[in-house]
Amino acid sequence: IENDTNRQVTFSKRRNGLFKKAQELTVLCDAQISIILISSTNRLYDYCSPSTSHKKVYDQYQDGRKVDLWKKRYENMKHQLNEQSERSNKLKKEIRQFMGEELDGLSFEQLHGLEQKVERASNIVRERKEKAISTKVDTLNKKVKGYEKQHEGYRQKLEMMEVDYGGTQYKGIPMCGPHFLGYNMQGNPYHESAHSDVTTANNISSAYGIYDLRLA
Amino acid sequence: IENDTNRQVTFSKRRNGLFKKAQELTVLCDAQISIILISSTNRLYDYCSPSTSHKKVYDQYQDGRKVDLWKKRYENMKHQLNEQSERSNKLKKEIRQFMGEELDGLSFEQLHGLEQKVERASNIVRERKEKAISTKVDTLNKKVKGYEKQHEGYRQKLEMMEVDYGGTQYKGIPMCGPHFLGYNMQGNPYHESAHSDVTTANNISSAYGIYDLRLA
DNA sequence: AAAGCTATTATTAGCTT
DNA sequence: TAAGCTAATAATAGCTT
Repeated sequence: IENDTNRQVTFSKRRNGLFKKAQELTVLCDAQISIILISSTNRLYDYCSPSTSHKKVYDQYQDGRKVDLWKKRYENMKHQLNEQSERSNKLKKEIRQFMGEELDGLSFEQLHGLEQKVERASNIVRERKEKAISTKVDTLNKKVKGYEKQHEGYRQKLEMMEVDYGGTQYKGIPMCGPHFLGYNMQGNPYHESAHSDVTTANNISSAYGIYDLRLA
Repeated sequence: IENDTNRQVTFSKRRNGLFKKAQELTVLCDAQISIILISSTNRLYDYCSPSTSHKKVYDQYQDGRKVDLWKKRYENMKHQLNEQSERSNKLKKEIRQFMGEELDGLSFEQLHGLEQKVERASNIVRERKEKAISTKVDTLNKKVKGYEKQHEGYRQKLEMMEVDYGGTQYKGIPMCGPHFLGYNMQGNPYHESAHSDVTTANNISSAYGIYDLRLA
């Protein structure tokens, strides 16, 4: 409550006095003391009995008073972390089982259920893939046809120019033949092979492979 | 360092003195003080400046001194928890994609890879299930044959008794006919249907269904 | 046990260096 | 800014109630 610098001096002196008193209390009465002091200029000072630490004192205080500074929250979070970890492991196991690993513990019913689930998933994914490639090929088809039309236009123009001016070297641009890549990809393009055996997947993939389409 | 009860009195007096000094310091110099005091008999006492709280003071102390009482560990754990949570979500998404959901963001290559993975898993699980049922049926077969043999033995004995003593009412026990359930289940029992279309799974399940085997 | 008293000692605000 | 000094004040150990 005094002015300017005097307060700082008083603070210093009284702080030392406080710490001295604390030390006396520690020695005389075998007490544990933790003092933390923040000045008006936000400087930090602290005293702690030599036999202990701030943390120990605070932990004991938290335990004794049932108040929560950090400890409870910390332990609660630790608990949550363990739970999360367990859930994660369960998910991982589920994935591994889905991929055909760790099937030893499963009952027949469980195996059967898993089989149906995987089979269903397999169908969905295959359909999706086929739809994707069908769309892609269709788009490419349209593009190619567009170019062919354009090229045909150019060729006709050039022919006309040949007629008009006679004797140029132009013999037409290279063509891939009409309707290259032109067979119908609408709908399921593997309609016939879809009724083959379980190696269908590999057959499809190699069938796609020869086109080397680099889609997506 | 004094004897018995006097120490307790001194402790009380000095404790009050300390808290008084702390309060004076708080008022005179606008400081924030947190004092925690543990007596030799483990009793707890504390003083805290009215404008603040133990927790606030300790947090500021932890920030300022870069020491860790609880805060750092707490925040570290929070970070870990978030990471775990993210990982969990990724796993969940992976599972959903495996089951044919949320496929919209996938490129063609990703779709293709997923398809092969699911297909592979499907094969593994199916094989596993078929092996399981094959083994089970085999075991049942042997049991049934064993019972048949036993029954045959009983029948013969009874016939002999009929011959020995003549005219009893016994006409033989009910039989299911020889080799009931006796067709060969060794190896893949679905060898023929395995080359059918994608509805194979349902066919298998209904094929099993009529036996209502209640395995596992 | 707890509160009051007092002689003794310690603390400290303001001043000086 | 920091240390030393001192008069004035506060704290307190031991005692009494």
